[in-house]
Amino acid sequence: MLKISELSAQSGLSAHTLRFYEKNGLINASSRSEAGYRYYNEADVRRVEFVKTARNAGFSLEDIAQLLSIRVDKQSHSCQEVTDLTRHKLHEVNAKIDELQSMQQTLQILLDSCCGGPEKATHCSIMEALDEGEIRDQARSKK
Amino acid sequence: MLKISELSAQSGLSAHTLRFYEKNGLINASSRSEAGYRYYNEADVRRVEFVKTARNAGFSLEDIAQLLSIRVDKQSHSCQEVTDLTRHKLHEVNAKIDELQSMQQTLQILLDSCCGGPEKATHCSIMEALDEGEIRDQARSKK
DNA sequence: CTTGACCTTAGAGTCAACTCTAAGCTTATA
DNA sequence: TATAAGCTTAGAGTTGACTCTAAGGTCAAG
Repeated sequence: MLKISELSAQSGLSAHTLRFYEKNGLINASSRSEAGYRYYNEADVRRVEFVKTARNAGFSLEDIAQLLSIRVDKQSHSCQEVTDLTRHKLHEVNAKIDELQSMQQTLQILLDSCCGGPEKATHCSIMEALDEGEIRDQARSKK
Repeated sequence: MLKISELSAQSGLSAHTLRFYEKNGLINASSRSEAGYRYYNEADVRRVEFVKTARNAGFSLEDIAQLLSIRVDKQSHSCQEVTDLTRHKLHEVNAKIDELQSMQQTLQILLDSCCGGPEKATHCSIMEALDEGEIRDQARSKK
């Protein structure tokens, strides 16, 4: 059984974050000491690791809450539910990548166009490009 | 001279956003009616367009404030200042892309591994992969 | 002269995922 | 036994870029 600081050290998540995850229903300490100290058993630790792994994969805490509810009762859920979540997340990630790549290109073009030297910015081609607005619009995502 | 709703229609930014940008020192209506209504002249409009273009390129409002201060007095600034800002932004964008591409790969692998069918999730390979934590860690950026 | 569309302001709310604070117990060590 | 480290809670603060609300003033059309 681990105390919160021990789980924190082991998981790399701060004690604050672990409590925050608990408040949001993601994890739980399956027992408490008399004084109310959280004690995490092996199953708790595995659940925390699951959350960590899902976070790394890009899932939001809300997504993870869903994944966890599937995890605790796999009988009642289908693979499709899981792939739907995953596919949806993948679409989001792809959209964000597109947006950022568009910015990347723009920024690279701007950089390539400018001397970058100690010259006065009076005729800086980056400033001119921004002034002209000749940069194609890109969809910035709402969220 | 445009009223705020007219500039809003023309620029695609909401009146709320225009006022918000003003509050943050990015833009200004160069004159006001007796009643206090904002009136934007051509230079104001160009400045708003500059902000829009820079936003599209990926610059934050804080970055844009800097770019604008360069814009109003190009004599006192060098191309290097501009490229420094741009290069820094490009690095940020590149880092974010790397992070997202890593997620993309992970999600794609997860998706490919699962049947996605109506089968019970008892042996869902996505759930198993998340449980095993066999997914390589990726640096999630702080900001 | 009234209705409705538009404008003003200060300030609060939203989102996500933390991150931190304060005030007060508990526990381990010297 | 005293001190320090660690734990508890509720709740506030952070970040960035909006987004909205309330309460009220203004203006053009019918």
